[in-house]
Amino acid sequence: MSSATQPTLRQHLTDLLRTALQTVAPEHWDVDILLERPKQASHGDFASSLALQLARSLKTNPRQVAERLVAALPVSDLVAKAEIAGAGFINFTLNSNARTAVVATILSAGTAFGRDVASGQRVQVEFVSANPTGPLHVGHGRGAAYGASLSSLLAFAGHEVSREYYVNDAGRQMDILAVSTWLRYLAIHGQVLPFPPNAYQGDYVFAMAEQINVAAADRYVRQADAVLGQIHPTDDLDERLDGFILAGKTLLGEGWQAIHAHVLHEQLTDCRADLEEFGVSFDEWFSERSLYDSGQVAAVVDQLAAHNHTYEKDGALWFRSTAFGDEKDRVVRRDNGIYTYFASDIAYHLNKFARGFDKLIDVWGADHHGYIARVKGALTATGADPGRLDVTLVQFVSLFRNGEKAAMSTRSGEYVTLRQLRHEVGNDACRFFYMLRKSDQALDFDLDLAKSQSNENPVYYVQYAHARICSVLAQWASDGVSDIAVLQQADLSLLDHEREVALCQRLAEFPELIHNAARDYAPHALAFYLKDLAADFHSWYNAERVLVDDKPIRLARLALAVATRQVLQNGLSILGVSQPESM
RNA sequence: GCCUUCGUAGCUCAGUGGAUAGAGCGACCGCCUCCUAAGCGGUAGGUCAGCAGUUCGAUUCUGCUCGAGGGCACCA
Repeated sequence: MSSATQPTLRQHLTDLLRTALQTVAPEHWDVDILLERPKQASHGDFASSLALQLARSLKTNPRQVAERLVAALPVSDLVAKAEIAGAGFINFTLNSNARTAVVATILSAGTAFGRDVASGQRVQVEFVSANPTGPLHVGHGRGAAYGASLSSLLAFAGHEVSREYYVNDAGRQMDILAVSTWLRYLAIHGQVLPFPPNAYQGDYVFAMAEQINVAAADRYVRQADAVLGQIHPTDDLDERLDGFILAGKTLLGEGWQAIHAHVLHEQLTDCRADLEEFGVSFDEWFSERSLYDSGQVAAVVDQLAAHNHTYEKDGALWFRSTAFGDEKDRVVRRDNGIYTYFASDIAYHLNKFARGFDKLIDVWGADHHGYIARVKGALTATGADPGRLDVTLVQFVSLFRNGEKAAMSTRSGEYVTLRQLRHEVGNDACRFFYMLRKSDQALDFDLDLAKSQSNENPVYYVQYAHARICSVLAQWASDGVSDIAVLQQADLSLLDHEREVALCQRLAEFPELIHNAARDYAPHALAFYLKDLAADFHSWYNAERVLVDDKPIRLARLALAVATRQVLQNGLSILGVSQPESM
């Protein structure tokens, strides 16, 4: 089943021009023939600048070239007229049946309308991947909304998509969370130690300390003096924090592993629930630690060393990333023998390729942009194809409350969580709001506006169009007719009003919109399209009554309404936004 | 200093190698005895930051200048 009506229509016109071109200028038979949708209705349904492109090499003025091309165009029952305008544009106006045919196509294709044919390509999208050291904040929410919408968009565009969350369960940050929790736990038992300012301060840390207290009573209690005795005095905050971590490992032994495992499990569980409520789910939660446990990290570093891509300096092992376009070499194994995050990330990406994905898409925070060169460099060095990795950067979200930028610090615990945001403005508004900005543009999220004036959020505008159509259909059904299938027989030639034509054109754009948005990793384009579609619908709805007495017209308009509803559903589904039947 | 994102209406932002650059909000004027007014119609509002280049054509591509944000760890 081909639901992609418009590409074939576009192809049809391209073929017509190609045929004409072979008559007029056969030596240019292979020139690219581009068709665009004119902004102005008076310029027809499609326009070509082919004559302008050819004019110079033909040494003829563009209008004359256009005249010859038009004269050589084969007859088509889809084209009403081909006119020459402006400097030499050829404007095609379609027959009304060619314009409205999309309605029938949508009704028969249903939820498949707009889908591309299967590409056979396996794509993996890795996103969010936040350290499980605290609640997700609104920045993570943007990555989640973007990654989820992009994944759905790619799937709709015919790719086989796998969604993955990379769990950083092996690093120092997790140790810091564990020690933060332990210190709060010790305080419950009266062993009060100075809480490091660079440890995790959030309330959830107290909550986890209490959980451990309930489960383990005083099993992990150590005397404050004993803890302090393990720590060498230093003014360096990071060194002191590492001292606390080492003290915990030394004094607790197995108990440290238990606390570490508990806080990890708690945070991951919370994170997963948060995302599920947000309509964001993953096929795979991939553990960083598993790369160490299976020896993959050591193996990849050995592989780099074996090919002379590394060298020792200052006790550390460096990857020669400058040989692959990076601006400086990078450490893969520190002087203390511990691998860097970079080392495990190389292993991670090789692991992804080994799983058979044709294309990897990493959705990263914009602060990781300097990281791209070294990862691609490492992939090149290990024989992988860096061209199969696309990194999409999502810019920061700045929260504004009372007109002032809200402080955002994970460590200090002073930030608005994704969960708070969702509860304040609703999941639908959140998902849609995040899509109203290109991913690579900074997003200012005005909390007061989102909360107090959520009625002005465009998501309601789009959903309202859907609800209105449902309402019309419900009233039509109350006349004793409820079989939407009967609309397949509607005489669509009756859809000849200006706003009906405009709405049909908008609907017809959907397949190529999907195709282009998927190609560009740009789900925001879909959000803007849906706004435009809703606007075209509301405009038509206000101008023309659907449930008129004239039965043929009534059926034709119902068919158009149902087709519109279908495209709204297909589009909103991709964005993870619900489609209410009433509002 | 280097890398990167950006500069479009009063504000927030889309968009494009093409013909008269769009939307929402804000302002102003209108529209419900009629399928949901969470809607619609209209008016006003622009040197697409600036300069040069490529092009038949540049707001779009290239370079430079000015201005804004972000990044440049043996953190993740």
